[in-house]
Amino acid sequence: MKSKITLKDIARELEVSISTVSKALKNSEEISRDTKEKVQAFARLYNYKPNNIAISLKNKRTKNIGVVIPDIVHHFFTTVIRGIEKYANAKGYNVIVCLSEESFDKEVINMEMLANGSIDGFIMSLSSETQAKKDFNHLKEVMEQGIPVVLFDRITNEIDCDKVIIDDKLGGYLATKKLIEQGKRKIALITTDDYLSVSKARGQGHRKALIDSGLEVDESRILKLPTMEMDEERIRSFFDSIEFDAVLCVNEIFAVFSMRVALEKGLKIPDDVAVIGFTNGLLSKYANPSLTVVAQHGEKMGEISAQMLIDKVESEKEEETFQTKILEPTLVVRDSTIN
Amino acid sequence: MKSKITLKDIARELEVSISTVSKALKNSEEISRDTKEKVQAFARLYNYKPNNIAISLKNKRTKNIGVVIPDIVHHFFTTVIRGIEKYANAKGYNVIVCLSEESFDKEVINMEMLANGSIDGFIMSLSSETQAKKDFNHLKEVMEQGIPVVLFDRITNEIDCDKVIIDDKLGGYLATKKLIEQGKRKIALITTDDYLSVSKARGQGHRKALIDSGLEVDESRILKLPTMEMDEERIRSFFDSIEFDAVLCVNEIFAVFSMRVALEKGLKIPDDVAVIGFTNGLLSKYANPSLTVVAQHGEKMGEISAQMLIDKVESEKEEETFQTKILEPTLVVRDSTIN
DNA sequence: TTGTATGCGTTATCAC
DNA sequence: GTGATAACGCATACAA
Repeated sequence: MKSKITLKDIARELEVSISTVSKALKNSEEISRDTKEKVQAFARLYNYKPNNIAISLKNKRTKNIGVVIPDIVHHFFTTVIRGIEKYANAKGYNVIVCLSEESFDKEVINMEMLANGSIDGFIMSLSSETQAKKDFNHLKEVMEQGIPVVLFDRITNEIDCDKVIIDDKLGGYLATKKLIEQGKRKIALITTDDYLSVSKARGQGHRKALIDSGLEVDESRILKLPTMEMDEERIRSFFDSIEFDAVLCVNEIFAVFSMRVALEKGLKIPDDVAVIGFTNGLLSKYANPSLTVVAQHGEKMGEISAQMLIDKVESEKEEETFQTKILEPTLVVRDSTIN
Repeated sequence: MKSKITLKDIARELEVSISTVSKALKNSEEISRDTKEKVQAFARLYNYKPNNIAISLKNKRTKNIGVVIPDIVHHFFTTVIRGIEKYANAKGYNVIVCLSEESFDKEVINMEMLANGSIDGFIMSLSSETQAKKDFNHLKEVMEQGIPVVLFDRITNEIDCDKVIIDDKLGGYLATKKLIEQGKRKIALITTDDYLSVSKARGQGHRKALIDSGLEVDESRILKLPTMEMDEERIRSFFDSIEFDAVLCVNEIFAVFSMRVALEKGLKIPDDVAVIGFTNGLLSKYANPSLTVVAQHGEKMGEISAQMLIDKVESEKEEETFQTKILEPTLVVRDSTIN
């Protein structure tokens, strides 16, 4: 086992000083061609690579980005990670992924773990517990230490930082409008409690579309689940309790499951019931029938988040100007609505 | 902005030496109660936390694990990450995720990036390009440097290291047996070229089940796609070209899509055509009809991988004994096969 | 052109 | 009980 070679090793072997080696490897003008060639050849031969940790300590830059998300199994977050990874990697950064699993405590622990020098900045989406609790001290502390934070998707207005979201209200609006245009009048909404920022906004868009079209908002057609967790029982009994000719859901799982319930009831999709979900994932694409969704452009969101963060990290100036990027949601029309 | 406080800061403030502070915070016996209390109180007040990077440099231990996988959108890898994260986090490790995106070059670059001190060990699944090329020098080099590696799922026999896989051959066998037991005789197989270790093994299991049951292996009923990428065209035309009453697919996407094609042909599932896939993901669960699959237990696989890696990392002794853990696949029976 | 000294933040050894 | 010093690996200002 040949352990990693260091500057010191090279210096010893070649009987020069460490700094000479360091400079030679950087092709410094100060060093003679002879020495440079000798050192570089030796370094190449032994495959010298500088130790990242030492460089981090010196530069106070780790070239690591901490990504804290509630969940990795939901397709949306997966695509965001991919976007972050793509951009970050191209810029020479690594991505450390931590899962809060919707738990406030885990979110706090993860952030503390990373904030002690392991990363240059955070990209995160709040856990549902955090949004419910409205306790953002862990974010404030991190920011006070000068660590930049970019929030995406599940954000809060109580923290001043860069943010990337899609216009969820518009998403809810577009989807509902689409259903109305197709002649649907009894549109059900399956969402979560309002503390989740995205659900709230989507619900508002839904409501606005109804009102704009002169339809009444029937609260009994709205099912608010406590979390994004699937609850087959409640969704089933919800559908048993109402009349509906369309369903809008805040994620694709609820939507696909709604289609199953509808099919089981002998209803035809999209003629008897049209269904729209959020998140343009595999599920939507390969469901039978395929699902019309509001695409959230997760990968794009990840790229933008990474870009904003890295810009902040690498900008010398300590300008405290934060921006919120709002992406446009897109309706991806498939077979669960009428074409 | 109050930047992070260091030992030096505390020492200066309290007018003691850095080493005294360090020892006091570790509750060393050498230090007087008075000093300890003073120092600890001060540290608590200013929320002192040791700098991870400095500790890493000192200990030559980063408490980071590098995870290199081909893809993050496939549900299987997602669950593995979750398993790794879970175990690693509990042990105080962070997880750095790098995506090779099935590219050999990216895999190499990512590993080199991490191998220079950023991580204590690797958990990885080979990219398809790497499996096709059979070039594993990047793995060898890393291991020669004394960095432990755990391979999971997509492995190779050419590298001696810890491995975690499921018995893919058994998985293919079980699935095929199941179909045969249900009276299916014209079983199609949608897989990839043999260079992908898992596909090859699954195909072998499939073949063995056919032979064991006295059925002939009809090569025309086997479609080998170049990669795990979806190719709707080829799958469609494949189904146009053969007679079949069942389909086994090496992933859930192929399987769900096969169901769609069958449905479009007016075939009934599972009576006219039974379908089984690999990977017990959301897609399988929420597809209509729901899909019978061979579960790969990704989360378990992740946990075991992390455990094996961390054991290696933390074991002082340099024993070069490697083990391969083989998990049992499980058939999860749903509506795409006859109950 | 090369080398010395210093520092990044921490810990450990040894001296006082 | 406390503190000075060296070391982890590297970079750089400053000497020589």
